[in-house]
Amino acid sequence: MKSYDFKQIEKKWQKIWAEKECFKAENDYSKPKYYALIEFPYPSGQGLHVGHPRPYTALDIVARKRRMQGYNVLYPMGWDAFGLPTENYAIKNNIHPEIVTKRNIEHFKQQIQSLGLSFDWSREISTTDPAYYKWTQWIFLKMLEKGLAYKKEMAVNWCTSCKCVLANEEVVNGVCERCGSQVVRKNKNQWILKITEYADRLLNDLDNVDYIPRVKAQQKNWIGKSTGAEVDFQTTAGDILKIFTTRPDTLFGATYMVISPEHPYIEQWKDRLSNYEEIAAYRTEAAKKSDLERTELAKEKTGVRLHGVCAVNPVNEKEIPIFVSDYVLMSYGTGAIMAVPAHDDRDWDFARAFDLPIIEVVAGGDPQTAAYTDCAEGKMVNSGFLDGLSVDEAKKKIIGWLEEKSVGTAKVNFKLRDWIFSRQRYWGEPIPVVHCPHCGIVPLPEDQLPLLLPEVDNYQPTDTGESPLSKMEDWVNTTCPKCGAPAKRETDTMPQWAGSSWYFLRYIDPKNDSALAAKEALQYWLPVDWYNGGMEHTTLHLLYSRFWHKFLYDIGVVPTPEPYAKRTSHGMILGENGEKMSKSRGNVVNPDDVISEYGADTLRLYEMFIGDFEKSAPWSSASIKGCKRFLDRTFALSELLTDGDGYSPELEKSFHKTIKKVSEDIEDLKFNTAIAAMMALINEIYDKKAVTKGEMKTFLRLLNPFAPHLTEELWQSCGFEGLLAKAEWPAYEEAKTIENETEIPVQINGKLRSVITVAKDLPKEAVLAAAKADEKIVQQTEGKTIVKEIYVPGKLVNIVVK
RNA sequence: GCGGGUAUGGCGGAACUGGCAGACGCGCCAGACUUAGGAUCUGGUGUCUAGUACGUGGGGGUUCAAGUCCCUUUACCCGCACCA
Repeated sequence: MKSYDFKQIEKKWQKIWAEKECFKAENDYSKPKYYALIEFPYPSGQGLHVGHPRPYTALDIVARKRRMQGYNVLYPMGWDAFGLPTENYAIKNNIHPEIVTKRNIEHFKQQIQSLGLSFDWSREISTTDPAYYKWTQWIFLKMLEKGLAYKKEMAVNWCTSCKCVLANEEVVNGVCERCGSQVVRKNKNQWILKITEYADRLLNDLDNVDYIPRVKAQQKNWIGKSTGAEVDFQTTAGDILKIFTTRPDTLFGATYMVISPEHPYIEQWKDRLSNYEEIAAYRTEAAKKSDLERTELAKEKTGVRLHGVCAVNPVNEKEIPIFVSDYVLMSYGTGAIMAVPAHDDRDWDFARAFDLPIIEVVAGGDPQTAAYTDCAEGKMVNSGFLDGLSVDEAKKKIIGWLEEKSVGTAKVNFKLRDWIFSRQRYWGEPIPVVHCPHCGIVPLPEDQLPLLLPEVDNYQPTDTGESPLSKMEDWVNTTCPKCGAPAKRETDTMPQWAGSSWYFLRYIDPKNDSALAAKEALQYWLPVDWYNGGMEHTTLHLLYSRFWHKFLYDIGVVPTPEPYAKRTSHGMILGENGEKMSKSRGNVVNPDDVISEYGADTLRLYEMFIGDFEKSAPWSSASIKGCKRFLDRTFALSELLTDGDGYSPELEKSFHKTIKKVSEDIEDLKFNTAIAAMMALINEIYDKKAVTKGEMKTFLRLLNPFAPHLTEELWQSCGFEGLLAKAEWPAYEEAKTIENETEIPVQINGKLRSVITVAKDLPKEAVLAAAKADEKIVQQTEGKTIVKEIYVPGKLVNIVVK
């Protein structure tokens, strides 16, 4: 069999589809819509990688199928083009990042277009386009207006050698990714977005969306809701020490307290603390520890007792000591805890290290040997008025008591932190505010948006950790929009996550310059019906964009509380050696090479056939040949073509079954088995050595979303009407997928012994009779007693003998 | 430590609410056509000691029947990590 001329065919159809604007989403709001979305790529200098086409092809298949099913489909593409690698490349090679970006986008676009994906290119966007980032800035100003954006002193990563601020991603194992020298924390004023204000809704609304379970689980985990209580402990210093606990029931077991090294009371109590020097030294030591060291040392509990101040347990008026220890974090809860060593592992470790009393308050464990933390079954002991209650009952009662005495209250805490939103970098959206000596932070008026990134000569971050923009005096020095006095612009820029937090809205109406998108267009297209992307974005991009969307919903800009109705995630494509593809491992496969050797259709098909879509799978340059062979066999089908519009009697059932299988599998992300079914069908056709025109029509339509170029070419060469891309998705009849006669396996004692063929609806008695009459079964049951006969309708017969 | 996941032929992987384990593809073997084959076609291909055998990481259990359910255990992958 000859190989078909994929080079010529693919180029030809890509041109025709583009000319006829086949995949342009219509602005016809009367039609049923379908919005399919993949994560827009960061156009890196390396170009496309075989990992990219996997999700793109998957949703391309969905999009193409939906069009054939009569939907008005929006399947857009764009560029998440701000970011560090481009900036670093620009610094190194002394080229403007804008030029680098433009070049990278061109390359990416050309590569993506060679895959024959049905993107609506008329809606292409780039986050670096001022017409786009105008609205990113606009959303930021709205957040500022609503009090969701604020500035705060925060610790940032500072490379001691490069003398610049690093993003978390640039800090690898505590050292600078570029120069390998030590990274320390440095306090800087940072822009923060109050995502925590949306924590509850981000969590609860997960119930209303169709996300794959692991995405939901990861988001839930990340948001980390804990229900408990805040309790006020009186101290001998007179100040109230507030703590958070999820186990207020164990209050009687609190034998000491711990505050974080950064807790403000250390300074406040300075004069009362007889060992202040020792405490301060501990605090300095803790601050010096890098994240890595803190993790490594997690097992060893260290700390210092505060001599001079004690706390008083509100339930029994007992005085208990206070310690400072770095196992308590200032960033969670109140930065202070009550320690119940009998029922908490960390407190237990600490109590052991410092020889502190351990009081059991929930019976059932052995707290002198190990903390008894799983106390769902236990009853309260040593707990005064709580004695004898279950843990749940005790929680309710103690909270009631605390509230009555005004020494505590029910409280919910989240692990989720506010979002540090500023970067001291050039290649990002300028934050559109002005610092005025009289008016403070003043937002730019809307009519001054977009605030353009100025041209600079040098993108190198400064010695002081200020953004490169701070050196642009002409740009920095401005006047206050409010009072007209001389003022300075904000020089920090937004993080890469900003532009990608709302890009799916812009696709809906990408050229609008009076709003981020028109109301009626948003009303029609939202929510995104199916969004596929990488698991690595679950707790960043996906959560951030849900947050922004909810904010926009609250201010009446978008009509839905959630942006994405359905979220799925693809597995990675690994190198041939089973390792992650990377330049340094030398196992990267370039899609361009695959396309020139086998064609885009084969690449698409192989990436879908490679394995379970949700799991990672190693690339195999041998296996891809099977997909090419299948397409060659499809091409050669035209040689077997016979007249006749319907299905031949021998193949009718197979066709109905395959249509059903492919239709359902696409919806379930089971592209690999959909392809297997089509391969099985073509094998049947080859066995029969003939295919009718009707059969051909169905086969080409089924395969079209997977291999659009070849099928379109065959559609034309067979003389079928119109464009295949606009044909109707084939239908099947359920009744015709069911065989009239089925093969029923017959087991003896659970082992397969024979197979009988019976009519579909044959009653149980008759099937059993037929099974027992079977020659092999007769042979093997001879002389034995039949104890039991089982018939699972349509499935199998099992005869139990002794 | 917590959360999520995975383990099936030589390889990638199939198997719906328990019901013929290994679909489909790669590779391999044999044959055909060929000057030739790294092309194509046809047939075969879980394992072995070849049986009434064995077989889905290991061990136990439930069941007429277990890759699938229960208990237990091992290895690996991903995310988070002193979150009170």
